[in-house]
Amino acid sequence: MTTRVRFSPAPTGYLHVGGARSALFNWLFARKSGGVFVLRIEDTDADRSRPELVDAIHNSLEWLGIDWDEEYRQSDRFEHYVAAASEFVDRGLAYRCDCSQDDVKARVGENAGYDGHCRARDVQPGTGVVVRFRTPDDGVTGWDDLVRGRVEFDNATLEDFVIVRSSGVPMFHVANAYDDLDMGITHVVRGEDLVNTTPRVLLLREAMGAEDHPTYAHLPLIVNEQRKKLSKRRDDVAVGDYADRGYLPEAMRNYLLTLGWGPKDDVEIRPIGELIELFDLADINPAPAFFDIKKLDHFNGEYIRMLSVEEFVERSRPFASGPDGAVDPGLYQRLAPWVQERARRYEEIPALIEWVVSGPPEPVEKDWRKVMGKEAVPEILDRIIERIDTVEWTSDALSELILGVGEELGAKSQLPARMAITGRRSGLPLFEPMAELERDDVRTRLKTARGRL
RNA sequence: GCCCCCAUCGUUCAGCGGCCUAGGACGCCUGCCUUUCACGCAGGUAACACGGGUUCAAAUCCCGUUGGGGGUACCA
Repeated sequence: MTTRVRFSPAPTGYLHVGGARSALFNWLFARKSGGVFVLRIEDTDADRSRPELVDAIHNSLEWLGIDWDEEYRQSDRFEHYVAAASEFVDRGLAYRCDCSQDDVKARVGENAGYDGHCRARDVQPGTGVVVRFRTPDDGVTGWDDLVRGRVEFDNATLEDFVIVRSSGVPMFHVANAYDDLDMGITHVVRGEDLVNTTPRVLLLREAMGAEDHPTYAHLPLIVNEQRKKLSKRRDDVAVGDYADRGYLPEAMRNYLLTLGWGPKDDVEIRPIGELIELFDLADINPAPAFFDIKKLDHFNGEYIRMLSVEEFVERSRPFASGPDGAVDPGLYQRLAPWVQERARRYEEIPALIEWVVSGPPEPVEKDWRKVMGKEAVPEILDRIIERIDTVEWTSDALSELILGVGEELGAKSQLPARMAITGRRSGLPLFEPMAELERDDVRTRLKTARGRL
């Protein structure tokens, strides 16, 4: 039997790292097992769903290199869910209820669920009327979860939940159960925040006549530093934002995979093909995992350095701009090897190349004092300025000049020169990029620095 | 409150009864390389939450405690 899995985002926001991770694990499993990966947009809640976000989800998935074999939209399939729900009513598996939420609260209190008040009241269709599923009073509903083992709920703790809103629109459980059955989904891989809805879906599915159910695998949640579920509100987690900041999709994908799972041989950073090969849902760690941006940065740096210089130039070019716009392609190409070794994210590139492509940056005050306060500095700068007009304009000659001055004076001359010319005490190599600057420009920078001492 | 889940270095993954004086990675610290930084290289730091069992033997199995999280909607 070919495996069929699905990723079912609700288009109520941008794709975030938690969703991306779910999509990724599903995709990996499908690709590994030669199965089918279905993208199913769960947009039954018209009030909250925004159609334009579907495109954003597509884009983020594509960016991550996650492709899908089939796509559905639940809003196109309403009639099936409606039919399923009304059949439940006809068969006595569900019933109409006209209790308001306040009515229910008044009867059962703050902390209890619905009390089954309308089970036998034969409520007729009308405004404010919902349909509730009649849950069993005893017995248990459970499943063998691939990552958690046996999970069971006493049916007595399951209230008669709403399956059709008073607007007539079925709830997601119904759509979910119907579609998983109709689409022949064999494995459901999703976040742990959905475990509690699983017994409902199982019950619904059974009522629809299914004799079996998909294999479930509930992924551990990704949490923030407070150990809380990543949320779109508090946490900066939209996949698109990571793309904008210059993370590589392959790094993000690889990193996401090490959250809750890891290759047995401890080699974390490796080609996606190998990862697909090694991956197994049953090996997923059930404990929540912290999204560690520092480690992601490390992965990203590794992936950046893995690129050929040509690829790096090509892919990072959109980030390689100064205030004056795009950087000269030839110049960027020449600077690229040094940039590539230093950037952990593409967004760091402008700061790295600023002194070469858009004039002298304002010196960092603290670094300036530390470097330029040394006794030999005025003399170092004077001697460099003295010879700058006659030196051959090559990196070798410039290096010889500056280091030579240092030797004459028995002092370190590279750092003061760097500070004068780049405004920073660290960054790209000094001499090669310096040779890219105009002689007049360099002279001016040196004199400005000298005057500033 | 009720239901469900989780528990190994600061973080993350490994460990599925003996190979563990617990391993890899990130971070952090040291040194080497280098007249910057980074890269690279060599070291170091640091954990089985607690208490009971079971067993010849437990990080690994069971129970409890504690701690954390998720759910508890006419959202998904």
